[in-house]
Amino acid sequence: MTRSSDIEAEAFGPHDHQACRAQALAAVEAACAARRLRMTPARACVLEALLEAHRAMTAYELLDRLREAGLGSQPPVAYRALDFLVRNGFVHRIERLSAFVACTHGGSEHVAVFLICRGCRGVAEAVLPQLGAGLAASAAGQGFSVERMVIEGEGLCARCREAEAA
Amino acid sequence: MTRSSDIEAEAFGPHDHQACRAQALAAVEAACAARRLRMTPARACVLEALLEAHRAMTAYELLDRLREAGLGSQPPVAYRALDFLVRNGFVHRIERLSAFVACTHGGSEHVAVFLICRGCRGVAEAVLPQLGAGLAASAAGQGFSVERMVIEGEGLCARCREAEAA
DNA sequence: GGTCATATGTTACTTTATAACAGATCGTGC
DNA sequence: GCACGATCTGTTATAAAGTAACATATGACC
Ligand SMILES: [Zn+2]
Ligand SMILES: [Zn+2]
Ligand SMILES: [Zn+2]
Ligand SMILES: [Zn+2]
Repeated sequence: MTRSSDIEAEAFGPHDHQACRAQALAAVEAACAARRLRMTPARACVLEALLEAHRAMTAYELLDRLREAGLGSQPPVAYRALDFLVRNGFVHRIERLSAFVACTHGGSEHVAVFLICRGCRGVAEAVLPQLGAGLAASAAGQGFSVERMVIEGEGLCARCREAEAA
Repeated sequence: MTRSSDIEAEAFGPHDHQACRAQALAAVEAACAARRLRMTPARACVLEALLEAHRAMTAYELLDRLREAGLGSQPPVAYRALDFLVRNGFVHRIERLSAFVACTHGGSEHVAVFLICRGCRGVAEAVLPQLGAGLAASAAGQGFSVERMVIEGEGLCARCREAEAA
């Protein structure tokens, strides 16, 4: 069990990925039912590819999956699916990579923090509420209202750091 | 005088921009002298354009400036100048905008926080050391070493929020 | 003035993203 | 059932952002 305020160690190590995927998918399906959202084949294909990969994927990597599945072959197909998934909080865009990663927090509203390994390209998502709140408060003090927050740390995970040292 | 731990209100309001530019330029020149860096014409042109604009500019907007100044017309010219300026801490890349902004903190090592107004495209830079330190510490607890940090808040500055409400 | 590192000029290309518009499908009310 | 507006899909074409590669030039140093 992961405490939601901690960075998720599993992202950079072995874990029950089958369960992790199933749980995330169930959460998204529940959210779609509750909010009358349409999880169409193309959208599901993109989400499943991201859940399975458990890493950041570019729009064009995802487009390849769509093409293989016979669900579209032109960029707008991938970008539209991603737009839906990001708008509804099921997927996050990693600005630093121009890439996308499935959310591990069930689609509820949250400020996410990402750790990006430049070695293995793995991405860990954390929810550190005090971090976002602190910045939003500083900004509000200057009359600035924050609508969206991007917090990304790039570096090396434990395994890749060992590999690089060797 | 701005306290360095505060978000800079001036970025979204009137200020002595002449002095602001001159001060930043002097700091960069001093840093170049101290560190034996070569501030070539193309690099200076890019930096001056960013200091004058006091907002984020894309590589291609900057390339237009270079072209007008007769200093180059192909993308690598702009990207190389930007690479130098970013590597040495004189300019920051705003990931959210795929754009660049002059640093307002004199080239010393720091974790910067940006507030990006989606109305006027202004960018305010803050240095909030405890924010970066907190995230780095959380990450280190998981064996992850952060080498670079991206912290960007997107929203509306006071002026643009009023304009939008109207 | 030779030489190594750094910087520039240029061509060609890749990757990322969007505009625009025609056609299909879905949910709803009658 | 079927008209209707809203949403989703398919496709063409193009814009915007970024890089690889290689030849040439310049600077710093001895
Ligand atoms: Zn999330
Ligand atoms: Zn790694
Ligand atoms: Zn700075
Ligand atoms: Zn504004």
